[in-house]
Amino acid sequence: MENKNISMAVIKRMPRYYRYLGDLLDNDILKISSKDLAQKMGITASQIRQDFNNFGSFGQQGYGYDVRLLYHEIKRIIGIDKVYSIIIIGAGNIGQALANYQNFKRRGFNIIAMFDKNPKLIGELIGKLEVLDIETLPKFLEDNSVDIAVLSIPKLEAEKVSETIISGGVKGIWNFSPVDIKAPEGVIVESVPLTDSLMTLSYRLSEESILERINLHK
Amino acid sequence: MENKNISMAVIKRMPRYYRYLGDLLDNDILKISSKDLAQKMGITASQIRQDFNNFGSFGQQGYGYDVRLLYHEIKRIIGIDKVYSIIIIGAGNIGQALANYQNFKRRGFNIIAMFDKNPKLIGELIGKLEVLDIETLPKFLEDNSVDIAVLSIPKLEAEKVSETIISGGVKGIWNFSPVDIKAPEGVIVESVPLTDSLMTLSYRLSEESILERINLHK
DNA sequence: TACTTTCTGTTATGATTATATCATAAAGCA
DNA sequence: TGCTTTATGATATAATCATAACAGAAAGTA
Repeated sequence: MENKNISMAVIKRMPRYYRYLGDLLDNDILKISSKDLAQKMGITASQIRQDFNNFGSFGQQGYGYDVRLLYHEIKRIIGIDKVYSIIIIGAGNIGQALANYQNFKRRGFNIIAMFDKNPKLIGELIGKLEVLDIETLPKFLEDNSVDIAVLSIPKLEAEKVSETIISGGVKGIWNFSPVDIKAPEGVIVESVPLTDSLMTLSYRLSEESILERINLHK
Repeated sequence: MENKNISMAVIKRMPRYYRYLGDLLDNDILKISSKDLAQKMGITASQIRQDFNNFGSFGQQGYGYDVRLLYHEIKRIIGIDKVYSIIIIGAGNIGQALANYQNFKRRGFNIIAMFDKNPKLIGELIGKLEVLDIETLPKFLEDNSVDIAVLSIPKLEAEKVSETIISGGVKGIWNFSPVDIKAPEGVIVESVPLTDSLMTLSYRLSEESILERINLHK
């Protein structure tokens, strides 16, 4: 009942709120005003209040927000009060890194299997997970409920594998390949454009050095 | 002289254009209209023309864009026609994955050193790089020119290390830690919020399943 | 060469997103 | 208890961003 088309801009900010509220709790701070939180986060208080009010009224006039309450509300809103089952496709560098990353498990993201097509990797243990043959993926998807598939495979294979995943009924794809995954309605693709991000950094560095040169001329 | 405050929205789209133009070249397509490119990318032709025109006039009426020319212009705009020297701080999972990722080197991002504080890792070889003691980082920064530092260390250490980096004169930080790095003017921080991204996926999956339930009721 | 089509760069409009304002409710305090 | 302060949620305004419209230049064609 809290669903009146929330904009992506708002959604993308929620995890950051969640992180800051977690930090407040770690420091035993149990109330906070939008003004104070805004200052901490470097944004406007107005934006914070607007963002929260997309989902309900969690604060109280003259008091502010109960941090513990707000933290749990946001947790519920983001949907991380549930447990998700995840498979990792591609046991290369990034796949292995994600498999070993403990934070995900702590937050209810359970990696239940890993796949690769490389015979040298199949059968190997990454953390506590054995790498399975990607040929067995369709069967695996029939037998197991998978919420999210991580795509950490090269560009050229990503498109084909994504079709397998989608026809296997997986609704969420966390994509690390530098391609745009085509997915039907109902399937969510969230991409982590590593290369793009590095290029953005490159752009901003170049821009900065241009500005610097201009300043030197003055 | 192409610097009239380009919006971040535009900047973030440039690497994607670059990728698509590269694909066109790979397929020997040497001219393209904004209309055709728009269709390929799933955006409007208007946006494409506006985006490019922030940086100059690269097309020709009645013809379209010369792919090769545009590709190189965008390369120059993004700033990846240069070579960058990079150090990786934190030789854990993500740090190792990035060190082994060949694509970066190909694009002119040269990883020249890796640091960690873990005695078990110091001295180890990751790819062709020896992991150096993070205690030696300040000295290293004195002796070497470093354009970009990758921060792939735990949250709690990220803030302290970022100070070391900044006072060592590094102008670009590619941050993989789930903290907001405070940096003075002139230092660019580009973050890859992995956890946030996964949470966004979680939100969108939950939202989707709510919509599904509503549809079933009809 | 004349005419039509294509397609850019630019300007105008529309939509979305962020910020400021304000009425009002609770809290703090004398 | 009455008055002041704080701070929300809602509404109004401003800024940003995306799309549409259009004039005109080059390309294609008869």
